Amino acid sequence: LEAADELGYTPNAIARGLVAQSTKLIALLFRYFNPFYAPILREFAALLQDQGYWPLLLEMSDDNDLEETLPMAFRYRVDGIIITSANLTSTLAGTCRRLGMPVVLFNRYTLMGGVNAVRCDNVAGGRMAADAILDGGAEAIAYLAGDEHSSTNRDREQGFVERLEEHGCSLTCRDRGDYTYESGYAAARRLLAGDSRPDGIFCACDMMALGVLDCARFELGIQVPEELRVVGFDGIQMAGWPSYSLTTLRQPLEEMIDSTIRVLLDAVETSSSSTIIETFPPTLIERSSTLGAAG
Amino acid sequence: LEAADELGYTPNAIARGLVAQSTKLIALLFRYFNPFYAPILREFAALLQDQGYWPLLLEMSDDNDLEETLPMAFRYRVDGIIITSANLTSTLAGTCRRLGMPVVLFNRYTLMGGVNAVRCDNVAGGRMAADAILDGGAEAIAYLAGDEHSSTNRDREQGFVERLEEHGCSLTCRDRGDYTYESGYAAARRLLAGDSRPDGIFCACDMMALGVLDCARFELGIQVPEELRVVGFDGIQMAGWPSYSLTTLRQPLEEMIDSTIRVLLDAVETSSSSTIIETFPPTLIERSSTLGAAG
DNA sequence: GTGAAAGCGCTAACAA
DNA sequence: TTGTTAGCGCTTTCAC
Repeated sequence: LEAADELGYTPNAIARGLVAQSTKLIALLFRYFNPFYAPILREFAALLQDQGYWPLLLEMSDDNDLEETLPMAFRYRVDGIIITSANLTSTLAGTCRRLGMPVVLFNRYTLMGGVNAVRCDNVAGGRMAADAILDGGAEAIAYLAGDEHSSTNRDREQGFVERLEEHGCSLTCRDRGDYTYESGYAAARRLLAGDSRPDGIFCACDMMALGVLDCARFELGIQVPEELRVVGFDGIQMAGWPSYSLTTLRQPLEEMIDSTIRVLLDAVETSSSSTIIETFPPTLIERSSTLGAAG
Repeated sequence: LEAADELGYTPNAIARGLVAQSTKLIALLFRYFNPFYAPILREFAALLQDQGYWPLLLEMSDDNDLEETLPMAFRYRVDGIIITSANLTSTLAGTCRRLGMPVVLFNRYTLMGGVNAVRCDNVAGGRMAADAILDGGAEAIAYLAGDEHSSTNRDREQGFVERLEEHGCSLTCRDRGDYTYESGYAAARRLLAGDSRPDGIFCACDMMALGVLDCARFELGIQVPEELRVVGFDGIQMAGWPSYSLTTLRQPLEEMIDSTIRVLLDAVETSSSSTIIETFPPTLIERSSTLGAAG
């Protein structure tokens, strides 16, 4: 028998999945593959594989797409679903619940029952950003928003504005991008060209902040941090590169990813019914985009 | 019957796969998720989905891992395999062939029978890099290598050295990195600290070139391009950002990705037996890391 | 203990 | 056209 196996036999995971009612497949739904999400995707894939699960990658071009994309996960009878950068509708959440399909949202949350989430405390992060930007000496302060519908963006802005107000400040202006470098660059041009030019900008993510820095320095000739303080969010690797040296709020991604996998596989393996929302604190990393003294 | 369907029925793709002997699953094997590969992954996922196939993501931490990882693709009876940034052993290639499992290598190639490949003409790219770096006025020239075992790295170096020699030049020094920013930064420190300091460096990829630029400018105070010309390879988005403005060889990724999908799905759907290797030309994009005049 | 049989949810081939 | 049946490759159960 051993010899027979060696002449080219491989167990069929599909047939096994059919009878075992467990495919060991986890759907990984992604909408952005930028320098923030790329390492996250890698880590999810690596950890799932370590635990004997395999990621079925589902790409969404836009948000509504989820309504079309998620059903494919159902068809393949995945054991669970991880969703990043997209918002679940209540219909979809209901379907998951009815199917007993565990779901974890990563980097966003909803209070709909049955939808687990792992996120960072964006309100606290927004507050820390306000402190950093005010400490840097800014007085006319702008917020550069991301997706208006996401809890992530909403919470960052809320914490930021809240804390500004505690210091007797408020937002001078506000613009919006789509989390890309290009959109940050373009927004900086709009924000910094107006009459009431801000001298501090808090960006909803690091990628947009990099675009703001490049536009300010190379196109508009604005000195950072003397004339403009910039704070990002996420703590991507590039924020630490000397060309940018961006002050940012680092999300504890490793812990968040570990936690996501743990919550998901717990739900898969024990089919427990409680809904878990885990929140991790961000860390302020001050660099020379707000600090005159440092590097 | 319609009504019955609406009360929660979803076709089971697993059962269908079992009987149809076709799962509509494509294995996507990845080793790096850096800013070069992230958009590639996204594009593969999007195109496969458009054609009714779904990517099963297999992550490899190192090269040898393929021997463990690929068999999982066999277990799930994927319809085909796309491999990026890893080298197939002849054993593995033989197994694929025996199983009638179509494989396409992306961004590398092998002459082993049955293994399709889509790549860019790295020898030609290396030659163009030599021209650009010599035109920029460099005389003492270094190559910063990537993975020594990959055809990609080998061909780039070969074309580069070949063309240097046609101009009566040769490599002054040579170092190696692992395609990351950090490894480029560290290699620049070694290369530029020695007595025979190069005044031109061709890097096997853009990410390493960005590290070289940051080290040269911020740690060593070297003027680019006056004292040092830098050329990268790949044409990642960041190479065009004004903080770097890196001369590079752009790979025509869209065409390469389209072609990969076409070659793979052709093989899947027609089970043709010919082996295809498609080669695309890179384009030189000259920016201020070699050109004194430009922006 | 070892061996045969039933069935997971589909599709394809065949009968009616 | 519509309905029934066999079987994909496995696991689990039940009989031996």
